[in-house]
Amino acid sequence: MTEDIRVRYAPSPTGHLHIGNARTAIFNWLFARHYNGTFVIRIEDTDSARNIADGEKSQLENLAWLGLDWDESPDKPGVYGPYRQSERNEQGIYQEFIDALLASGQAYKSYKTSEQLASEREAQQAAKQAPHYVYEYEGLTNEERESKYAEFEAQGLKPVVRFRVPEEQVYAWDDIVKGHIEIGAKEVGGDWVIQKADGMPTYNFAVVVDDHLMKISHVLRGDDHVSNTPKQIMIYEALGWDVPAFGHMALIINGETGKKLSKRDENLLQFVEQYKELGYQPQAMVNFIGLLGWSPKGEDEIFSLSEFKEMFDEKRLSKANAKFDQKKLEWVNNQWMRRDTDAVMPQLTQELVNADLLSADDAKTKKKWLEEVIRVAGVDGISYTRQIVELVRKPFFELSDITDEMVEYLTSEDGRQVADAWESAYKALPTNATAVDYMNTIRAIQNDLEIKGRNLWNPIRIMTTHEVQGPNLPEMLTLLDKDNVLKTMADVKMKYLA
RNA sequence: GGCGCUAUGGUCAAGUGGUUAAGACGUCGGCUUCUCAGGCCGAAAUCGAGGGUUCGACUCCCUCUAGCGCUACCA
Repeated sequence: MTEDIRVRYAPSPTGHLHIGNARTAIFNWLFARHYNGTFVIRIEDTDSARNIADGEKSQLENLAWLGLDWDESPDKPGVYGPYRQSERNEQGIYQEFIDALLASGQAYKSYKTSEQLASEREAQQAAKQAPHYVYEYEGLTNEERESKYAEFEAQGLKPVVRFRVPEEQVYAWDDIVKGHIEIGAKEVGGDWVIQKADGMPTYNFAVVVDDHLMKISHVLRGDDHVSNTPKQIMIYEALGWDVPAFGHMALIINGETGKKLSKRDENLLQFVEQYKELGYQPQAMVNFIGLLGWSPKGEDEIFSLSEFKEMFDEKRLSKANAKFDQKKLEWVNNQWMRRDTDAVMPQLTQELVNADLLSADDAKTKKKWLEEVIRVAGVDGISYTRQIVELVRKPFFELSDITDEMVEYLTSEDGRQVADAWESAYKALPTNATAVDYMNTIRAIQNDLEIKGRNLWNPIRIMTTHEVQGPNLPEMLTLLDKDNVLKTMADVKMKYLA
């Protein structure tokens, strides 16, 4: 790689951080950091109608949550600011180049109304032609065109500025991920708008101006931008600028529809924030996303951001779209939670407070006990922290109802014997009995009564926890309050074994 | 419709002319002498189709098919 690598992530603040955008951001970050380049964040807010309050803030917060950092951004201005397109527009940055293009005749003002445009398009479609902008000043001299402008202005029409596309050109580039791509200028659909009637530059124009001014060397973005690329290259050329390297990454698609993730799909959580709320770990999100559309050399699957950074190689970016596999994400997250359970523990206990299983105060005073409960219940079996609630709820905070199946276990001949033996053995044990003590006690009953397996364990489980399944019973017993257990046993006995 | 891109198991994917076609998720089966979870072991692919090139093709070429993307005064 050459010196001065500068890459950017350029979101528009139209919502929270989307999985697809997060991926673009992550790979740009990886590219920048791997090659000791600069990572800049630029906000593309030229569509005021679609901007949402706090969209920008939320995006940056989520990026930071994922563990990304950046060198230049609206909140961390470098020398190429400002970093919001709306502000850049106010400073006349785009206007300068629009004027230059207008002056050189490479762009012109167009006063067609949206109705005119629509009917042109309809006519073309009716004639089975590809929709294509029709240049309205064909054959006119500059002076004649200027006087047309004046006419339209007099009618109170607001112009847009369109770029005069050199129709015979073919635009080609060597894509970092897809290889050589060529697209003819006539495929872009004719002269396109570079400045909207409200004075804002359009995306395809603003990106070029900004990327050039910000000295962006590599543009890594989604596949969906391939067909924008010729438009952008023509602007670079018209302005006499060097064209950066482009890389178009395959898209993440919805497993059910097979289509590009759309914010409207409701069968899939697609905002980073939603995963965060469920208790997914940022490292896991990065890990999973980093493996979507990119593959490492070896056979390992669990990587931290900094490991990805070390290994990063743009040549291993995949060309084919990848389906978003929630199951795999869950597995990756489980791996991260197990890898450092201590770090996740505060989050796990907080989930129980959030679910009203206990008060925040109790969570504090019973911290040790709570952590043991969580460990015994088994972090191994959950995909994200929110799931700990249901794992721990019964029997630690609530008791299930006794089912018919349980009654059968209790009232069988074996059941009655085990119940009696267990009751007296349990009563005889000290309050601070260990899991080993409980285990030995149960084994002793097994030997005495010569009853084993479910017929032995289930009656004990049912009497003490109202369950026939669950985590290791001896360990659970050390965490249950003895008086409560005695009461539960007495109730069960009275109700079913009297 | 046009243009562009892509094509290895349900999913993510390794693989660059000769391999038993890695690995992971998921699924299914077995084991772990209470269950759940976890762990361990094991199973499952005519490499989109059809033609070539070659002693030999997942790998190279052609055609077809399918999927996706774009086709705005959205970004």
